[in-house]
Amino acid sequence: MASLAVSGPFDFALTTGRFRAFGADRANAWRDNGLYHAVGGRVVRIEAADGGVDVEPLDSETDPVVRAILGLAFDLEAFYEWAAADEVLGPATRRFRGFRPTIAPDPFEMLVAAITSQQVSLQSALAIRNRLIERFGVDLGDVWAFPLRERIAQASEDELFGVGFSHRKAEYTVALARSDLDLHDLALLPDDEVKARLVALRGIGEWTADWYLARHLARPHAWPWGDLALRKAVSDLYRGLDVREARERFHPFENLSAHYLLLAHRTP
DNA sequence: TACCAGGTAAAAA
DNA sequence: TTTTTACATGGT
Repeated sequence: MASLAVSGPFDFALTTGRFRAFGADRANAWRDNGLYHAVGGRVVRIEAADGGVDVEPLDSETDPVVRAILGLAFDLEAFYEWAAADEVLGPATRRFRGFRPTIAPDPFEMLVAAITSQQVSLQSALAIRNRLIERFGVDLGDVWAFPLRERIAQASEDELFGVGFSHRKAEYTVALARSDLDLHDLALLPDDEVKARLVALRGIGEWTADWYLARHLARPHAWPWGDLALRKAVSDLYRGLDVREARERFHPFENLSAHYLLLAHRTP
């Protein structure tokens, strides 16, 4: 067990709360006050510790994954200073101090998870995704490894339909796995270019591309305005404000603002 | 039973 | 160009 120090505001329980609020899938298990995730065929456990987290095992392969999951790339101090005077974000950033948006460490897993979440409830998406993981992933004991892109590329659309995908989503997902798009190269491109390349794929619209920027690439200006939950959060918290018109209000912290608004809206 | 839920593409208007 | 429709599942 090794310690990973975290500088800046950090609240482990708040940050990992999404895995309890929405339910964790088989590839992101929450158990015994710790989070389990597969990294390169090994299981990593993350738990709270003084001044940061304890991680087992912690090495050059797991370190960047853990940092992503915990959202350590976000500059919360700058965000809090900017948000302090806002009627909604001011109180929210004080109430949820230390909350960091969790970043999905793997681009293929992020996109497939997003496709499963399109249009249906998160609960339905979770059930379908779990059957996908158990059908094509690898059971590592404490957690499952999410199916590799190569494995899904070999799967048939009928097999995905069999675990609950619609025919269209099955087609999208297999085609994505088989496409020649290098997802790791996307990280080098500016926001607009990433969106353009993703939206060019069938089954990936603006909503999915925006969440990819926000929850995988941790881009500060990502603003998933098409998101139903975000639309309701903005409208309810700002008395009818339209989510698209709200964008400039949250510049230059659109991504962190979206996450804090969603958290504030779903937390009584 | 019918409808909605952290969308998307294609058809129709 | 804008609006409508089909889509699979799980919860209410």
